[in-house]
Amino acid sequence: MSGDEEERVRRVVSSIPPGKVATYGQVAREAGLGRRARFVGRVMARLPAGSDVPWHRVLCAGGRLAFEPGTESYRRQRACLEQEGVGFAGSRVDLERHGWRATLDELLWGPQHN
DNA sequence: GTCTTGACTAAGC
DNA sequence: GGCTTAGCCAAGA
Repeated sequence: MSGDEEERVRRVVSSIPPGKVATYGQVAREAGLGRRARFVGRVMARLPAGSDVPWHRVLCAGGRLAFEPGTESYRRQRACLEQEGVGFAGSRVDLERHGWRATLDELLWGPQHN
């Protein structure tokens, strides 16, 4: 692979609007990586501390966080999401409400639907 | 080179 | 609804 792919991943993640979330698989597809979802996870894990990339908006399939509930990372990610208005259903994010639909978001739901 | 690891996913139970 | 299993693919040792 090339650093280009990594940059594309970061750009896709950065384009996720506040209050929305995307799964690793979705980000991978958007970035043109196919099913290399784990690669996305790897990019996230290696992000520098001061990065502008909103890694907390990236979730596992089904809206689960990639961390075990109760861990520091879990709480940090959940806190960031809740701060943006993302609601949790138990230990998962409600993808029906907050799942990122990319460009379809506006087309299907409309700006004022929310 | 091969082997292990991992911030994953889909399918099955 | 949740847990387990098998498959996936790139990075690091």
